[in-house]
Amino acid sequence: MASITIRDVAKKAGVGVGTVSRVLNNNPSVSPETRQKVLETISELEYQPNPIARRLSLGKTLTIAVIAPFFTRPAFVQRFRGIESVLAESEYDFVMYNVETAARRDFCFREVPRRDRIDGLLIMSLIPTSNDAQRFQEANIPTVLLDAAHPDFNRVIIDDLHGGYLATKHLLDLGHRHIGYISDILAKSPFNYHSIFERHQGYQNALAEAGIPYRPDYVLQGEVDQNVGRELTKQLLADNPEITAVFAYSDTQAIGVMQAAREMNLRVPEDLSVIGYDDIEISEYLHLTTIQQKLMQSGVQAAKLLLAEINQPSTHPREIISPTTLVRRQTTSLLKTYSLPETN
Amino acid sequence: MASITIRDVAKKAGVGVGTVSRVLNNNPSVSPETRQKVLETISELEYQPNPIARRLSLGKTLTIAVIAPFFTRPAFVQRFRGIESVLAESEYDFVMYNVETAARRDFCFREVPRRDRIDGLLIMSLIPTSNDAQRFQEANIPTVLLDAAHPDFNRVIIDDLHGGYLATKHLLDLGHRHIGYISDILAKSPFNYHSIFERHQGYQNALAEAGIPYRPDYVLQGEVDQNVGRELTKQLLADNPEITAVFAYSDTQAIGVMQAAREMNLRVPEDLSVIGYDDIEISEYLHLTTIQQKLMQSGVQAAKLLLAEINQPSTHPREIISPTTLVRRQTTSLLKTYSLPETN
DNA sequence: CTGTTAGCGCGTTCAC
DNA sequence: GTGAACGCGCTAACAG
Repeated sequence: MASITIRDVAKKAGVGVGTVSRVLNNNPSVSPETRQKVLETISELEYQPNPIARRLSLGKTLTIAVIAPFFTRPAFVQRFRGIESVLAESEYDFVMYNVETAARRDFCFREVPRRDRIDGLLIMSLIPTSNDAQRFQEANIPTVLLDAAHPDFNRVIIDDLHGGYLATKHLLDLGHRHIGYISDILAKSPFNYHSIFERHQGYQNALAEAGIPYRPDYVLQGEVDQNVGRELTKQLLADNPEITAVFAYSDTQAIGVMQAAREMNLRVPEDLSVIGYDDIEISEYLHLTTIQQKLMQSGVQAAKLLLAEINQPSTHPREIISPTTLVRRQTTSLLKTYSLPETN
Repeated sequence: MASITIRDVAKKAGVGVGTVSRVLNNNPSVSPETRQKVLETISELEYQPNPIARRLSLGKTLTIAVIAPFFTRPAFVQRFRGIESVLAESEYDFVMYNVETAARRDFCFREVPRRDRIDGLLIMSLIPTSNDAQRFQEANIPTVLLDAAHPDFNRVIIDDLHGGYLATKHLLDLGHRHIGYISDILAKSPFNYHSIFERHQGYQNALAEAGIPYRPDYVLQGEVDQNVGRELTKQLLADNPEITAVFAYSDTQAIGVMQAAREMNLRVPEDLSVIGYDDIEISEYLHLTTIQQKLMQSGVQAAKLLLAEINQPSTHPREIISPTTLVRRQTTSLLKTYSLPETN
């Protein structure tokens, strides 16, 4: 019943364990004949090296940790899929740590980054505090951030500044001047998504460029949730009936916006233009105009970057920017009282 | 820079490594004073035992593998969340193997179930072939199936037979007699989801109970995908215009059904009743009548069952049945030409 | 080229 | 109650 070990192979092949190990690790200094014999014995015995013993001996864990709020938003799942596809091809196992609370986040940031646990760390959509950052540095573990910016770390960031700008600009181009923004929670979020601030800033930039003053009362914040989005929208439109267009931080919230519109007897897009963010699967069915990001691709990029860092740590943190683009569908339209500029 | 080991602790505390180990593992035969002193040194040095060395010494991997088609359907993600929540509390790491192709499935079923890799195996929505089953048995690894039935294994199965029945019965109760079924692919699927056959059987059972002949031409099969669902529905309704209600294998496909209805100028539910399956998040927004299953809960149950099996293997495979219920919303209604029985 | 041996860090005997 | 020594299975360094 006991598993078969390298020693069994050595004995049966009539060689030393060192030789078997060399064959296993493609060490060139083995004669073709011996190599052949060892290989045969290995397949006869169906021997496979014990991964744990291998790790202990190598002083490597062959393990990568992914810390992420996977399930809180559909978009995250797609990124994760990209990560998985790359790591599955590598020699690394990966263990995932799902973060849904601040306590869990702190726990993960404290306990996971240890050299005797992992060889590499991938953090998605969570920004390390300066304390965290320092500890990570000390642990000296190759780390990559995905959808989270921090100057000290390798990172793949989404061009949310541009995305927020694009969304707002699209509405402005359609003639809208009173544009609400349903945001994720901007301040003191225990998670501090990078994207929350960037999209908001992009919104502000587009307004500024158009010479329209930023109105804080046009910006309401709440969780990424349909029902929350719906209630916020009702409040936003009740307080500011002049609003003709709403930009939502996520498609999920945009669905809530449309829900509110329906319940307030506002037609979309005739009475209210709605634009979301992410381009999740359902958005196409709902004909939702939105900002698309390359979700899976960014996961792939982050995982590849991490593997590269493990093999050859770079001295200076690298940054990859993943693009965002406008996907125009049917929930945004020209402001009724607005004529397009002559040029068009 | 080198990590601190049990030996460092022993030296600093002026004891032997054996004693430190005993303290670590709550072995009672340590005097309170020595224990106290060791504990202090441990926290002074911020010592934490090396997990890999521990595994090698214990002969346990402290690792659980989850093999699943995670990302192919939204419902799977919720189950996975349940699994994660339980395993995160345990001492086990878990590594996930995402299966999106038959080749990947075979690879995982062949390579993953080895005692020197994992202590437990959780397989979601994939049915082992008899070859697989035999190999698993030989590997002698505690295994739990979730959403997949096999007499030889512990399992948490969804009551899909009842769910399929419930959905069809609901339509029958509303007076519908020509009920189409948009199924996942029934035959020769490389994945052989348990649920595919059960829901289909439930559909047949309800029809039989109502004395309505099963019509194979009312059953179309395709991937769980909105667009596929849409095209199948168009074909189904074009070929069989007498159909007044459609049961879809999944909410995702049900959305495709509604899409088709819209494009064919059929009102839902006035002209066509639609019922889905799963009750994913979006379904509430779409007012989709559907069959709900306790997705997250079933993941929790499966993970707990696996942990129990690891601690105390049962001689006979255990089966847990997770219930399904009808969630009535607004996409199903009374057949126009139909009057309810007097009693109601 | 190849066999032997010393660790990797921990748990667990086995004497004391 | 406690320390020393052995072994988990493998890699790598060292002789030969």
